[in-house]
Amino acid sequence: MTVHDVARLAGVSTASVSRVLSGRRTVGADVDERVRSAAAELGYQVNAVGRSLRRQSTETVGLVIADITNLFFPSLTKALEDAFAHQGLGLLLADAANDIARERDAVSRLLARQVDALLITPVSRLQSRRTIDEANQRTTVVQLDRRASTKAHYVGMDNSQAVSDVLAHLAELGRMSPVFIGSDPHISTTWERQRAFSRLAPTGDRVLTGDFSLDWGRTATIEALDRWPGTDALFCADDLIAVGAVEQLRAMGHRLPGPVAVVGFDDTHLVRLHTPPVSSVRQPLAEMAAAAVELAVSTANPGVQRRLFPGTLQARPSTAP
Amino acid sequence: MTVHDVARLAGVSTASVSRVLSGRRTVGADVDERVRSAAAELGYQVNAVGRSLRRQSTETVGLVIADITNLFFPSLTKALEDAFAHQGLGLLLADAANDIARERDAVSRLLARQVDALLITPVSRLQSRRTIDEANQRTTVVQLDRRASTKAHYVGMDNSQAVSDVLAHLAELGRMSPVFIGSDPHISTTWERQRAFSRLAPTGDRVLTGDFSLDWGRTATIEALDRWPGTDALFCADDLIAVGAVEQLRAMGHRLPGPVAVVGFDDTHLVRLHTPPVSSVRQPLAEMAAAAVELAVSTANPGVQRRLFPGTLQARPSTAP
DNA sequence: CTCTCCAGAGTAATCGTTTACCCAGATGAA
DNA sequence: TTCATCTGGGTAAACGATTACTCTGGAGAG
Repeated sequence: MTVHDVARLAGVSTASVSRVLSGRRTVGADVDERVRSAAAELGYQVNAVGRSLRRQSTETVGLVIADITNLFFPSLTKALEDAFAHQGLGLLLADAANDIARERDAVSRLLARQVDALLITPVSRLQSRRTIDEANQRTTVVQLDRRASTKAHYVGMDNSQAVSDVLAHLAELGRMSPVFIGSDPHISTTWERQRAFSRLAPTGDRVLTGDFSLDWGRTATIEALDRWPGTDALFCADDLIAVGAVEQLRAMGHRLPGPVAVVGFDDTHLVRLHTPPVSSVRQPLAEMAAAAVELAVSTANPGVQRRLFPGTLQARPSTAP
Repeated sequence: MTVHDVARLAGVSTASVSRVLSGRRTVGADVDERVRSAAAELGYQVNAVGRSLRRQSTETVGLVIADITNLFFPSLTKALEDAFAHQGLGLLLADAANDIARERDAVSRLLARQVDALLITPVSRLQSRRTIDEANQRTTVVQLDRRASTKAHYVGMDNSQAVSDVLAHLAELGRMSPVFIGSDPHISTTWERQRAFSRLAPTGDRVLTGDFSLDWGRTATIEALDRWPGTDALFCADDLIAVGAVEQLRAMGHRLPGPVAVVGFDDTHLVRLHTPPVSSVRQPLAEMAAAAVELAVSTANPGVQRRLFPGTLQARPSTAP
């Protein structure tokens, strides 16, 4: 079932069929009509592979997710799928499973498939750079949420502003001695949040870093309260850690809301549905996805773009007075 | 950068280049060596679009997810991505957003892209059938988790067995008066679980159906306890409802573990990390994904396959004595 | 009336790869 | 020695769509 079949049935040339069906050039009314009814009769649907080869464009973007089990990324993926499907662009998904080598591999496979753009949430702030820069020479690369290279576009949240907002919120409630519980500092978001905390918080030097898990949230909470007895807030680099912190506080007999507040990042289901609900900073995913689309499809080259969106603190009982 | 460039540099024909790089026919040792070093020198990577057109195979499968915001599906997606990437197959993702029309649209777009197989979690047990049957005439279709057509492959969990196991577990704890809180019966999994409950439970007629949300879990809990005072277990069609039920029970002053047990389905983060942790039936995602791969790539046609895997109850405090 | 221009349609080249087909030379059997 | 067979390699024809180029006939200007 090809353009030739349609052309034969309609009694026109394949060029006319292509013109009608792609709408890229006007044709006479009768030819238009004949082609359309022939295509409908045969149930013809254009073959995207043939089209891609000729047009040198696949209308597909690749998406490399650092770790799809991280609850935040499915939300991001959904926002992206939405935005790109809206433009008729397909999303080719790959998971790096937090591994530099798998990330490089995924990028390479997506490039071989001639994706029109590559979206990536880099695994490592430092070690993903080469992969990104190399890919960026072959196609448009947009870094999302996390960043590793200054040579490729970036769309993300203004972590500095978000941290500042959270600290202001805590200060308003009289909480002046927060501790930052970070996770892997190889991840750019965590790192940025931590740096902003160190710069802006009254107790900027009170920082613990570990890995990215519920258990670390628990362990770090014990350590924080032990090391800094006056602690009145646990500022967590993401929601999983925040939930771990809340669990640990409860296990230690604290009430929430109570003397020690907890706040997380990403506003995943985890904290919204937790008991008690946990405060968290929400990223404006839809806007970020829209920006990603814009950068991905832009043919003009106005240099490397860096688009930062404001995060908004969703205040919940875990930080109430 | 094409086979021609490599061929020129290596001083051989494009046929030889293709033979070496695709490994589909043996060539002499010297030619092999010359082609490989030329390809390496140029950094040549095969163009998948050209290859797909000629080979009539894209090495890509389409995945249509009923609703990617449903916490269960990202886990399934991850398992699939893993399994397919392992075979060198790409995953083209589409979200149906719980909408029949968008589902049809997504399927059509994926078929146009010549996916080698189509994986789908049908939105509706009844209304997705036509879409699936039509797609099944053009490529291999594998229904996952949910099913809508008997004419296409299906990979899922044995809901009947799972329900039976859960009821046995409850009975062991002396809980003989469960109520089933279902969600949308258009969803095949919910419907199967509900039917199995009706058939197997001592109180098989105690069934409530609503929509698929935390709030429905709350509302249904109130209704269940009101209508059937002796209720000692709430058997929920999925985790979100189960969490709603637990929340409502706590709000009504019940303790957990306590007189009324709660159990859900899918074993998402939601129930694992909840306080108290909620019992749930886990689907063997990795095995299901492996089966999906097998069906998707099988060229032999041994008729429509139906692969059911056992679910395993993860017993947690919400069903403890 | 002649010339220019334009719209509409067809012909065939093209995108990058694979592979059917062909040919030369070598090998082995009879 | 002769003929089938096999191996290694090249040539060119696909795959399906798009589009540069060409051609034709008619409209409008002078």
